Amino acid sequence: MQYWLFKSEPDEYSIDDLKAEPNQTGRWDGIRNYQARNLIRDQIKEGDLVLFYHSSCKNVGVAGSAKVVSAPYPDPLQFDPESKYHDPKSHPDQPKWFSVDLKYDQHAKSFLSLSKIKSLPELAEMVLVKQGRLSIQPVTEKEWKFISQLIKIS
DNA sequence: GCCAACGTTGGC
DNA sequence: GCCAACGTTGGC
Repeated sequence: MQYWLFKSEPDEYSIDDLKAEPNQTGRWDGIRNYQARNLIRDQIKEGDLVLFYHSSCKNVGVAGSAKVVSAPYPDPLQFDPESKYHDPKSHPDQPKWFSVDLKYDQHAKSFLSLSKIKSLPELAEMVLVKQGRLSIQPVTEKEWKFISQLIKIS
C-alpha cells in the first residue's frame, strides 16, 4: 500500500466535484509535468490512497481522501485538439501523459491547512513543505497515519 | 551540453 | 498582483 498527495485547484476540480461524479469516481487528467507523470505512470497502483489537497485558493490544505481505482492509462486529453491539455507531439502508440481514476473516500472532518502542516515538526519532511510545486507527491506511511488522525478519517 | 530567457506553479 | 522556485525552450 502506497500513499500520495494530489493537488487540485478547487475552482477547477474540488473534492466535492469528485464526490458528485457518477459512482463518486473521476479521471485525474491534465498532468503535464514529468516528475508527476513518472509517479503516475510508474509507481501509482490501484488501491493506493490519496490525500486530496486544495491549492491556489482561499483555504489551501488537505480537504479529504480518495482511492486510486484504476491502473495508469493514457490521458485521453493529450489527443483531443479541443482540450487545453492537447499535446500535438504525443502519439497514441507512444503516449506521453497518463491518468488514473480516483474514487472519493472521505472529507476531512477537520480541514488541515498548509500553515498547520508547516507548523508541525512531524510533517516537516513532507514534499509539500520541502518542494512546493509538485502536483503529485509521495506521502510516507508515518505521515499518512499522522494526518489521518489530525483530520479524523479512518 | 550550457545557460539565458521565458513560462508556470502556487503561497501570500 | 507579486514573486520565489522551479521547469522548459532554444540558440550556440
